[in-house]
Amino acid sequence: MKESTLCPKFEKGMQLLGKRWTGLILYQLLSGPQRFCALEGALPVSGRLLSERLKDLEKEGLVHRQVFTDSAPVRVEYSLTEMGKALTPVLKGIETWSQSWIELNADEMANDSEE
Amino acid sequence: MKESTLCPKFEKGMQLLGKRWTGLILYQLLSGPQRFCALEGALPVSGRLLSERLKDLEKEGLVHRQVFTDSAPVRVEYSLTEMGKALTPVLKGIETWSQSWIELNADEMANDSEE
DNA sequence: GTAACAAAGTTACTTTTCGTTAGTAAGTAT
DNA sequence: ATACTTACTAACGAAAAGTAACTTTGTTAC
Repeated sequence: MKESTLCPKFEKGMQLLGKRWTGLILYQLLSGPQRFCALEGALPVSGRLLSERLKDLEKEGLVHRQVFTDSAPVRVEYSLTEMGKALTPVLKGIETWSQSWIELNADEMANDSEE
Repeated sequence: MKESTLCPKFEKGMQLLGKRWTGLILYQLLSGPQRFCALEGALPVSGRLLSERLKDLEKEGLVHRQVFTDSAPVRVEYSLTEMGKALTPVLKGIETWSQSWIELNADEMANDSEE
């Protein structure tokens, strides 16, 4: 792999956000702490990958994982840390940009209304 | 693949930016139109992937490709379209966020100074 | 008490995408 | 004619993603 002239921090940040599902997971967590199954239900990502991404995000300090042993089945809640919350304007920015510029083609429209 | 409750436009936007190298390529193009080899030199991405990504970005309308047949060896310049330029605040936002929050570990520091 | 169910994963396996190395086509320089 | 440049493309092994089945701990249903 080659070397780049980019700032390594920016490069690492991009590498994080530029991983499949990361952005959507963080966006989903913007609305508040959520359980594993809630995230799994809200996003078209498999449990395997969701688990992997959440582990990464926790390690990088964007997401906090809290286990509740008291309640009935062990409940696990994921929430954004300060670092994660600091991404809010970026995620909202992407949302706005998408609304303004993205167009869906026939396939995508179809995909969205069925199956 | 499951269905999501997300806005399909946002989902598609995220899918675009959440592809490896896309963000860095767009960021690199913020500084003005650039040739294939310039991008290849500036980013740690291989020609194969760069070509693939640029083709995607062109198809999605973020990037414009212009060929100059007049000059010596065929020159190809890539530049941001309006749609691409509209991402400026997002990309800058990620840059700022990275500067503030990302920490590099020993490996990454080492990787950056040699090889 | 045991069969069935749920949450939060993990394992095993297949398909896609990546990364690396070579090679191509058109043109230039020597 | 040979070597060199730009902008790619092809081929192939390696890494990541997708899918389905399984595990663990506890719960409720009968």
